[in-house]
Amino acid sequence: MIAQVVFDLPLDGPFDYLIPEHLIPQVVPGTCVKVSFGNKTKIGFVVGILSQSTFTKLKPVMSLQDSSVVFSGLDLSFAHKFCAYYGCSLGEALGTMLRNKTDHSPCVCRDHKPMASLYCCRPDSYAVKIQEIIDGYTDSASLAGSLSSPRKRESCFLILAPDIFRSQTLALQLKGNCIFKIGMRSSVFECDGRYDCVIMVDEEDPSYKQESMPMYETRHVLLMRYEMYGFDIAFVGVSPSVELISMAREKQIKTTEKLDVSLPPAKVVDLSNYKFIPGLLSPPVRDALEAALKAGKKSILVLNRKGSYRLTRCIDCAEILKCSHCDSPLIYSRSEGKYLCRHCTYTAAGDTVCPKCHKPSWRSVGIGVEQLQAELKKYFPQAKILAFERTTKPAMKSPETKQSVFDFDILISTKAVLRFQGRWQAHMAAFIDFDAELNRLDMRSAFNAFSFALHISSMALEAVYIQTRKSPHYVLRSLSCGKTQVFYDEDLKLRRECGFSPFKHWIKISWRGKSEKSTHQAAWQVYNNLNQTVNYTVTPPLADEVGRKRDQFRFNVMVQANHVPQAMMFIKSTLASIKRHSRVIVSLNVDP
DNA sequence: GGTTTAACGGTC
DNA sequence: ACCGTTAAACCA
Repeated sequence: MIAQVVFDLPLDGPFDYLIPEHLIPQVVPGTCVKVSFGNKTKIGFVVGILSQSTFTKLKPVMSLQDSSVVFSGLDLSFAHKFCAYYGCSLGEALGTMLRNKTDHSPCVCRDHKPMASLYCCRPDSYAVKIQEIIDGYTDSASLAGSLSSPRKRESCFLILAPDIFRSQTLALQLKGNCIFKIGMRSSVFECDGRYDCVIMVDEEDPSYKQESMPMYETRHVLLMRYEMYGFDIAFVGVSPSVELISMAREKQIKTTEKLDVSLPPAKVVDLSNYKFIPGLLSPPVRDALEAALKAGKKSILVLNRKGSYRLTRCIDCAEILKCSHCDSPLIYSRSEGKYLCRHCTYTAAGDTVCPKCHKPSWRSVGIGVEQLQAELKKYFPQAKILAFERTTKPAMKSPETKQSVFDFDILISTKAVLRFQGRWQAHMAAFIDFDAELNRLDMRSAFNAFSFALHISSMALEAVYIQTRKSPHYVLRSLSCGKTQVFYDEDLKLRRECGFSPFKHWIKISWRGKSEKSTHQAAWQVYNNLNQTVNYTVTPPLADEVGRKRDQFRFNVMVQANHVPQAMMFIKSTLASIKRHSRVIVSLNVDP
């Protein structure tokens, strides 16, 4: 008998191995085996059994790694579906699943059809909503138990949170009177029949996307597994992704209440009305700050420039201070007294001289935290102002300590303040430069800005102010009237026109390597081959937004796909048909 | 001529 | 991905 084995490597396989007589009953699909591969012994996954092989000179299976079957039939068919969609090997799919597998428990038979539902509420009431969902299960279980079987199994829940901070908040707020576990992105591979319901918090959060191969999207993986394994899903969030809203509108998932969350309309401040007023604070925001201060309340000012960073340029020769490993300007960190790179660990001393004219005559430009701080000091000399930076220790372990950390009247912060969602609230919040959020190139920037505003808005008891010069933009129109469907309608319309998900998909193929020439060449060669068929729309290789990152050059090609697995197969066969360039790494990203 | 360095191709 | 083979580049 022959075992078909795959490995957690970017190789498709499978590789055939001879099963020794005494192992034949134990080596079945779904087991892990120790085999010799090349000149190394590796753990492989058995994905099939054959009676014959086309290969001569087969190596034997050395031993069985685990006594039991590690992957069920469902697990194997999930792995097939997963690798076909995300363009990794079957072995990589199984490896990813195994890394996040906890104790194997038997699949529980369910007496109802699995159900996916969407709950929209404010982040400060997520814990309440989750508790409600959990209690709903325990009630129905105990009711069913009293009528039919006397010993009904206790219900199990998994809560998926986008980051460690949000998971800690929920862990503190949820009562432990039922079986639940809180996990992050990779816990999605634990979701199988053992859970009655998986509750995904803020599924739109970008940290749910894996940024290395396989680049999966947690929401999509969860939905794939839900269909296969048959557990329930509850999505809880304040700004559901456009994909999820579209599913809800198509009645593919159940919406338990109206999709519009009741947040007060945002106060959009059109800066073109205050052209001749210098500084970063518009009169309405200044007035609101003053009112909050008078009432002894706290305020948040959002300035999404990490810390006190700015672009720095030489006064004499206009040279921009850049990272020596990336195509990216260095930004000054006042707290660390030196220049830092956004993309790598490179730093330059605070007294670095200009490489062209050898003078330390740097001048920082652009809106910065220091400017804002100075302006606030001028208007409100008595106020306590705190700039929240990454280096500022959050120290939010217990709720009692928050008084000492939150000793301020006005907090200047980046997105990082969202960590405290559900734990802490301010009186008012204001976006100093909202247009910076809107000015990005990609399709998702409008949604991200919209979502950011809703999350910040939920942290402010009173109004949220948004300073902008783009008030006719649909994100601002939607926020100012407090109707989220205005945003979703327009964004869905644009996505339909541009062929973005959920209508069509784009697969990004990226090449990276230390040699610009060979990386560029590799991309062009594949592009030319892809472009020979008229069936697919393919964009020519383009240097990445940051052309060089950590000494590696990057080029991208985009392929439009009506059907992702089909397009992925086409891309993979094209890549395989071309002799690969050494020292160039290719990665595939579905709906980047 | 000997040694270092990068490209190539196979892994059952 | 990783490792052994092979071709090319380097140097005195």
